[in-house]
Amino acid sequence: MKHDANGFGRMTISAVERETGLPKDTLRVWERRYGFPQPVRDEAGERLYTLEDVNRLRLIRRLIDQGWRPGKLLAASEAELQRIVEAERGAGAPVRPDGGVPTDEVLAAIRRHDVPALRDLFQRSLLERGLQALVSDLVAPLNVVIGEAWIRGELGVPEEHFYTEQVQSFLRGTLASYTRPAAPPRVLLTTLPEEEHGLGLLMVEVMLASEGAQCCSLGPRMPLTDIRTSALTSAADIVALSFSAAYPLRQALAGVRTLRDSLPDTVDIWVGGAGAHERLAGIPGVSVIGAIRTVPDALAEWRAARLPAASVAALN
Amino acid sequence: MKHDANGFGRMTISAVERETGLPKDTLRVWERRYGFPQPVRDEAGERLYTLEDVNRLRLIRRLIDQGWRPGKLLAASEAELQRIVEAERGAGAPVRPDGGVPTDEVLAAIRRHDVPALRDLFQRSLLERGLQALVSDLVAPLNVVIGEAWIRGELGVPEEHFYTEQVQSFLRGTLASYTRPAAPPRVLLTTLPEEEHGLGLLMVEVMLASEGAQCCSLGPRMPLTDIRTSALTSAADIVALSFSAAYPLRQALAGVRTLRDSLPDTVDIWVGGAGAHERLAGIPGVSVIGAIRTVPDALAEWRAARLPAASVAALN
DNA sequence: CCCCAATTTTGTCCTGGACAAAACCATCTA
DNA sequence: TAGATGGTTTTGTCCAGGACAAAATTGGGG
Repeated sequence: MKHDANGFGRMTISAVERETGLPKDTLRVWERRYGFPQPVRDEAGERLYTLEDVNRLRLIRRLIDQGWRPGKLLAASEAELQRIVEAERGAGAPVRPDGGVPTDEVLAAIRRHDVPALRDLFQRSLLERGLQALVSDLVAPLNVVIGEAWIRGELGVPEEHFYTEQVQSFLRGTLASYTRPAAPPRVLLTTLPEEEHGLGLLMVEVMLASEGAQCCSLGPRMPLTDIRTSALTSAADIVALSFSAAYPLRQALAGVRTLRDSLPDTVDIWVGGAGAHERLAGIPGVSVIGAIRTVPDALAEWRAARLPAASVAALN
Repeated sequence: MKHDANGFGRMTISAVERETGLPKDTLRVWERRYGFPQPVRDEAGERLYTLEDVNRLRLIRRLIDQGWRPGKLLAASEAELQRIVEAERGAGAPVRPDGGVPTDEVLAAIRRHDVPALRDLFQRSLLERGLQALVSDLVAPLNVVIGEAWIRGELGVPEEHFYTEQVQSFLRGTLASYTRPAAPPRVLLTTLPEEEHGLGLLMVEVMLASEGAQCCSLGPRMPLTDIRTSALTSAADIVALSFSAAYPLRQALAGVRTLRDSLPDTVDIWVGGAGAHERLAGIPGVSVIGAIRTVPDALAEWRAARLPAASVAALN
């Protein structure tokens, strides 16, 4: 029941765990092995980290998620870390927001928390290209750009939250005013317990709902047992799971296998997101959605295979 | 880099931490002190908890949040725990959803994951009574009812998620289609880092936006330093924070005080939610919003005090 | 070039002691 | 009767440092 240094100066190990997502045990073992971070101690011998420590740890965590080895990063000097960041900048995925999206302007709007500017951008894109293109050609690439800007230190945590919040609001709002008569399949959307990013889920929901599928989202962080019972009670045809890049492949495989075994064969499992590795497709009855843009194709395929031809025709 | 027993049978201590929100250290010290939970060990001597352990831990956590002492609960037998649950049932807050809301039907709809039924309920309430009443007279009491049903074991985790998800979708959707020309004040909405419930935030946002205020929500879990910089860059007039009942008063006081000290006097701080204790009002420049229904009053008061009389009149 | 085994790296778990903050309780005062 | 005060118990978090299994990398063969 220690103090929790909610304040600005020095932070306890719990606070750092919250801020960075790095478990206490990991922070301690890094200090033991690599000498970083090296917090001072209070009168009681407890670690007190600085704000700089936290910022550097956040950066390191991002880079680890990108595939860098912890040993390298933790031994690196400030300058070496900068060099890695530069390298990362170039190596970024070749995907960019398509023509007409002034990336710099978007970043500037996010930086000054400009709600109307972002809403306008989305609204315009919606009118010009439609909902599905908004998601696959604007939001998806923007996510990548923003992740990269974060690594370069051009955006902070609150800016990222702000962006996420705005996108979610807009998509949910649009979804709400866009009810088509519901048709099969019934899709249950969620993520496994250690995956807390719900934006991908919402993007998929938008793509599916646009095609008239019946979506039921449980939000992120759902225990496996509960996914199973929910899928059964809601008579779902498909369970859709989202994985961010940081999700350990091993764990994804284990989780999806277990879930697969516990659901009847009539229920399909779809996995998507940056962390949805090809190998997941190796499990029978599991489909990997490579790019968000392909969701409608996957849906059409499901309908062709599972529905009588007549009702498929009626949907178009 | 241990396995994580994502599966159904036995769970590692990490998995239990995720599922229950109880830190590993606490789980171990409870075992040492009270003899519960008492997990078996695997070949490597590591704890393996059963599903029953987890369910009981979840219940205990809820009861602790309600004010019960851990020692009592952990020493209690299954029967005693049941008796406590019964007692809790009666002691529940006297607030109930107002006339016309068939609580049992709502619970049933949630239990069978019935999206259309819930949407209908909200839609009807919206048309009959308006957005603000929907939030304060339907959603707010429903939250209480559902929390109680959870304690009694009548609802599970996924049902609660499902409900939250539906409410958020509906509110966000309505909000999106309800843009009035923006007027002062500018309000920044968020929660402190250890508070992850964002529904209250959204409810406040709805109340404020209905009155034409300019809201900028950062979502939950925002570090204090970031709240400060965000408030300054977005030129906020008010920072609104939400606290759930489980939030330790001590920590709320410390956090709000620190924030207060770091913001200029021209920025008001509003705190609300079940965890917003009266004592927070003792801090100068901090207002406690007792019930969600009083948000419009607080807003009117702010406008009367801070805006020229003419522009206040123009808003009505 | 791909696949398998040896090796290194890395994160998580363990024990048991310590202690400060919070909650509780009994007492005293206005 | 209500509220402040101080002592006691309860409770959550921290620490050290050893251990080890899973993941990633490397180094051969086929």
